[in-house]
Amino acid sequence: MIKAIRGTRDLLPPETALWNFVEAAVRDVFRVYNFHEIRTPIFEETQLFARSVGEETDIVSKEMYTWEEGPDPETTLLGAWYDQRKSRYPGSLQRTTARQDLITIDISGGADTYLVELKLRPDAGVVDRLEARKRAWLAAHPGSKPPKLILAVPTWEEDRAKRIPLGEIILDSLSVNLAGEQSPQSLTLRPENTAGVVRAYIEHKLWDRGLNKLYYIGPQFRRERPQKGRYRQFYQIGAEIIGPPTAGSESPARDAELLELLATFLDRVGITDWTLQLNSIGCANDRAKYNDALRKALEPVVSKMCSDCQRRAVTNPLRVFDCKVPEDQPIIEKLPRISQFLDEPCRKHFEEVQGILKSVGVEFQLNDRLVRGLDYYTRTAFEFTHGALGAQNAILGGGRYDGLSESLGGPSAPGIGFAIGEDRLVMALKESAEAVQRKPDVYIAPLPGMNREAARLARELRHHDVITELGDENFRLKKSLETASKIGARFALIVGENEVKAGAFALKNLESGEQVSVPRSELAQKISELARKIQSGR
RNA sequence: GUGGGAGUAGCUCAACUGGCAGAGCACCGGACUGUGGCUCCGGACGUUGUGGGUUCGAUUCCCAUCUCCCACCCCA
Repeated sequence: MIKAIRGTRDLLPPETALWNFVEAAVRDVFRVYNFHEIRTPIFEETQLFARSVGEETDIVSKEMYTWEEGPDPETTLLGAWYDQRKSRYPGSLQRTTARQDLITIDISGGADTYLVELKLRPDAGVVDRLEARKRAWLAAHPGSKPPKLILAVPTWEEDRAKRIPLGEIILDSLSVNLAGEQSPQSLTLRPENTAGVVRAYIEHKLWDRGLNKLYYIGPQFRRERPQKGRYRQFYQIGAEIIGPPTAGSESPARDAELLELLATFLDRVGITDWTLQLNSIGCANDRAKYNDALRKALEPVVSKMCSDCQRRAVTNPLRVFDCKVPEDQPIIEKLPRISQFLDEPCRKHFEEVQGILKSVGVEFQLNDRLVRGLDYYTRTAFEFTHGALGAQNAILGGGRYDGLSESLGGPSAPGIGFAIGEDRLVMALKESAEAVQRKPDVYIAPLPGMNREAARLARELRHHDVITELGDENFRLKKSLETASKIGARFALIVGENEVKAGAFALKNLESGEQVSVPRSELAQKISELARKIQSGR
């Protein structure tokens, strides 16, 4: 049996209703904060993540889905064919256009030769490929006349391939990438979305619009061992505020606005016992100084710490603060803190963020042990945590990334963003709230010969926004009613000859058992009215 | 990547120290030919995750492998 691969899963009803609820709620919140949706590709050049997230991070060094886009095999084969032919029959091929790695071969008038040449060399594989295509085509189009088989060859300066039909050559010239190796491109499924958004910001010169407030909802990919609330394909809801400094993108007001938005959103979806952990990790300069100080402070004590910390002290001293080993805590407590290393602008920025948060009434906890794993973060760093999620108690996190755009070759574009782990959010909601999936308003039970009439009725009802489920004339009425109550329909509508003759249909309340006869013209209104009454009565 | 636990019917779980693979719920049919829920009767249901080994005989013991869960590493 073929199963969903490790770390991935199917989201099924009724749980999908909860996902939709979350997404609808967050879109609604984004709307009033004037954020707009951006959708970036699900895969990008590997370099994008290496440069933004950081080469040395675990994400990049061992958790990405990365593959190489090699040269087209047909191109390679044709290149080989060209070389062979050229050496065997000097002058038979002519270079008409040249770039470093591309040559256009003029084979006009030489079509037969081309084919003969191919047929003489089945080992080249080209003919095999053409024949295979021919067979596949014939299998898919039985009885049709033999097709013109087409070999697609990537060309330079043409967005699509030129075509060589087999057996009936109609092309004039063909470009072959003689190098055979348009340097294979390394691609990666996005492990997070900020890099993609910033790439798009640069690529489309979004600074021309001033301040950009963008949000996204979508899958991300990390190749880690699955765990509670951690999947290899996971979903994030995120947002970025990014723009030129002159547009105010660097202002602490933006940090506070984003955090306040998050508090609003969590309250809105019913997660009220959250805690906002707040810290400032300073600018690149501060961090460099702090890192040095930390290394120095660790040097004399590191030998007494756990093996993880010993490793961290070398690779990434900041992460020592994540240590959960009790024995290490007294040592960690005595380490210098980033707050002591913030320069004047950074400290002011951080104070102002806190000031605004207080004035809008968003509670937070300062946590100077909170550090972020990604290289691009600067200044404000935050996390919202929530109990009852096991070791993965952080439900969202984010921070400022003032230098990211430059490091990707863009203009100065300070920004701040967050990403919500949607899987975990939904998981947290599932524990408190039952997924609300709307039940059908009516189940139409057609008696023999009544499928057509029933279909007409269903169309009308649905047109009037009545959630309608349609049975089948081959079902016995008993079975229809059974099904109707099983799926939770409010009403059953019986469609039989008697009803059609009378022009009025039997409408049965499946809860009370009460049954009334409703004239056809009043059906839609009556059902939606009654259904609404039942719905609101709950 | 590391450590621990677990995989048996659609679901939740049984099956003693190795001896015919079971129950509840759900599903399907009937009692009841155009009236559901309740009741009663009947039915279908499995390569015991997969592959190998030990054994007369393996759900049970051994090895490998896959998947899930929990945690670590790490992280939005």
